[in-house]
Amino acid sequence: MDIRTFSSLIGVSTATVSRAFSGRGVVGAATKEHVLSEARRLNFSPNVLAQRLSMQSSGVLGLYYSFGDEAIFDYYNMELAQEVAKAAASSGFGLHLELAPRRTPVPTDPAAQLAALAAGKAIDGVIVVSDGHESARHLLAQLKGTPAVILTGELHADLDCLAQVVIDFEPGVRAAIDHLVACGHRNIGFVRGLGDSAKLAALQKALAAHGLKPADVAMRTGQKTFADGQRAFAELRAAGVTAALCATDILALGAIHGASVAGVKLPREFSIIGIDDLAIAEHSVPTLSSIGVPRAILAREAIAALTTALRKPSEDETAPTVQPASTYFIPRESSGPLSD
Amino acid sequence: MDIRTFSSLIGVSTATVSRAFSGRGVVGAATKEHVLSEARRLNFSPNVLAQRLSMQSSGVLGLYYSFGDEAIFDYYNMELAQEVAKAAASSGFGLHLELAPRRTPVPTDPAAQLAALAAGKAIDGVIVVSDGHESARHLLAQLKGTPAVILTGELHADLDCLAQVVIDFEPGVRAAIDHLVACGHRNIGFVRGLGDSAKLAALQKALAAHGLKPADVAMRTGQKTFADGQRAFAELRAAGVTAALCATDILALGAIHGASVAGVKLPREFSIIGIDDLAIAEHSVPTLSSIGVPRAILAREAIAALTTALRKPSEDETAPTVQPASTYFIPRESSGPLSD
DNA sequence: TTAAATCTTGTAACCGGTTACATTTTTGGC
DNA sequence: GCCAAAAATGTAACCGGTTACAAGATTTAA
Repeated sequence: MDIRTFSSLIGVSTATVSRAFSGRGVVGAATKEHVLSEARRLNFSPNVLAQRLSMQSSGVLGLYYSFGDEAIFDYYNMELAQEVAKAAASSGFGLHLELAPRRTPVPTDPAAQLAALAAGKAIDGVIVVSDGHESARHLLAQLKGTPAVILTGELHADLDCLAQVVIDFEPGVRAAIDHLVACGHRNIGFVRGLGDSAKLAALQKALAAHGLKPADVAMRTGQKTFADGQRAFAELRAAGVTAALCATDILALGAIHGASVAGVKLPREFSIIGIDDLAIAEHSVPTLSSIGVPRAILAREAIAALTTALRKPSEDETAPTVQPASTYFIPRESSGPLSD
Repeated sequence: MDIRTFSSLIGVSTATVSRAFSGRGVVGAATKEHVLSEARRLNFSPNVLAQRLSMQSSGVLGLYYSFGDEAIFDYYNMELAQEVAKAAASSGFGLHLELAPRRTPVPTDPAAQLAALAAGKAIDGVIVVSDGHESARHLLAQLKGTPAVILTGELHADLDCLAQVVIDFEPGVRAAIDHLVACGHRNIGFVRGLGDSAKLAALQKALAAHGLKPADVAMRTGQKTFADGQRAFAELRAAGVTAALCATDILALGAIHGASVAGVKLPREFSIIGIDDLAIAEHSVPTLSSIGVPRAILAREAIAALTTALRKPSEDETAPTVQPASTYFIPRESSGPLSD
């Protein structure tokens, strides 16, 4: 049933019905109640598609993963996506995931697809999860005026967006290194993928505070797979390292696996610490010490920046804000003092 | 720029522009080329919101998780959601996740929220992932005429939907049990949550083929947490069981953890097999034997059923189809022969 | 009691596409 | 060269809301 039919059935104007439903504008209290109860009785509900056209707003935000090699939708990003979806929902927005290329009518990559939706006003804003790779810049260029917020571990320089919500690895890394050093470790390695320069920088700073340098064993691959972690463990171990910080929990779980295969006992002979604090970190054998990332906070701040801008599209030329979010260390079984 | 402005700028009618963009209807090849190149030059792109209103279709499908206690968005469901998103994208549909309750303007639960979107035509169809719980029925009742497909491990009786894509656990469970029996296990336990009756039935059938019965140790909780798995291991072990099938990989990982804590060697002293084949199954220590669920196939069939119905809304009263999807067994390190 | 101020409600012009149908242009057969 | 059939394009009525502004109803103040 359309609003004109409905409004004439119950003897009011379309404007009144619209006002009663939206809460915008003024309606008499009695009239409002009447409209809503009749709507329930006659089973009328406003057509969202028409509302969106009329209001020039879709109520939907896009979520996009910008990574070096390809869009990686791993556990970390899944958990993050979940938080973003929750935060969006509690601000009244839906979320549109752009993961895979579409093949209709012609194949288009996710970035182009998202840009098309933005150009067509199908999404009001975009949240870009980035690992610092330049592809985020390409997406933003295609996005033109659509408001965008970056959610990243690596600060992008001169990026044309509303805000960058940046994960600050220093507090967590600092605490982790303090812990390792307190446990007697002096030869600490780092397992990284390509592009984890913020994590590396945080590590170097934390080590320097103790007068140490990281063992120079870093993964060369851009991937951060389980197998890479396993391989890295072997290399670090061979190099005489006794504790490793891994750029992700998946790498760390791989390293744990490597230790298990090599018969190395954790943490008595070796300590492993991950970054991300995935749900599985507390479920591995041994449980994984990890640096936690406040995903819910990141998500809320990103959504807040976006929705604020959407509500008042004024102040076009404000400089993009940078919001750091602190990480924290969670000691579990995979790290501790040596005792051989 | 709107289509009227654009069409008059380039000297054709709005109908022609619309036809050139949509591919529907007929346009001269030269005209089409002209329209598209001018659109590029003048930076015109059709307003998706207007298209949706006009075509009475949002191009968006809803994804909803219906579970006993609450909407559980665990790794299994995340991996499934990912496949559904990909399948939807390759059919040209976007995906709307309804996970969390909204608080604007009044708090509404996900089912009601989804029903509201459906009533307002904001979503064309719904995919319901269910564990067999009745809440799926409640959602469908609210959904009225909106096409829905159920994706479940447990067949629902008399459910008013287009199709039920049902996971057939028998092949995978059968293979897993054959494997365990071949390895010499005779006392096989099952770790379940509430509602896993299809899995239990498959297990009983598979055991019966070998003249065995399952050890009567099943979890009583509805949760399927890691801790439950750990607890279940202790109980099964105490009961003299030597191999356990777990209703989910998370339970199985918990059981592995329990074994590790108890100093029980896998698989020499005990075998553990999960169900789901999560990405982490091959990353645990030891790696987890598991029964794989063909998520990509499930997702594609669900989307296919939905899009087919959306294309031809005829044949309203066809009986809901049931599409079974076979599971398969993946042996890894956590299961094998006893050797004590 | 009446004019002014305030509150409610209604009218109608948007939002920006799609598409049935009418009209014009091409094509082709004789 | 002429006419019918086919192809291309244009016209205008939709889709179903929102909201500025006008108009009517009610309350307040004098």
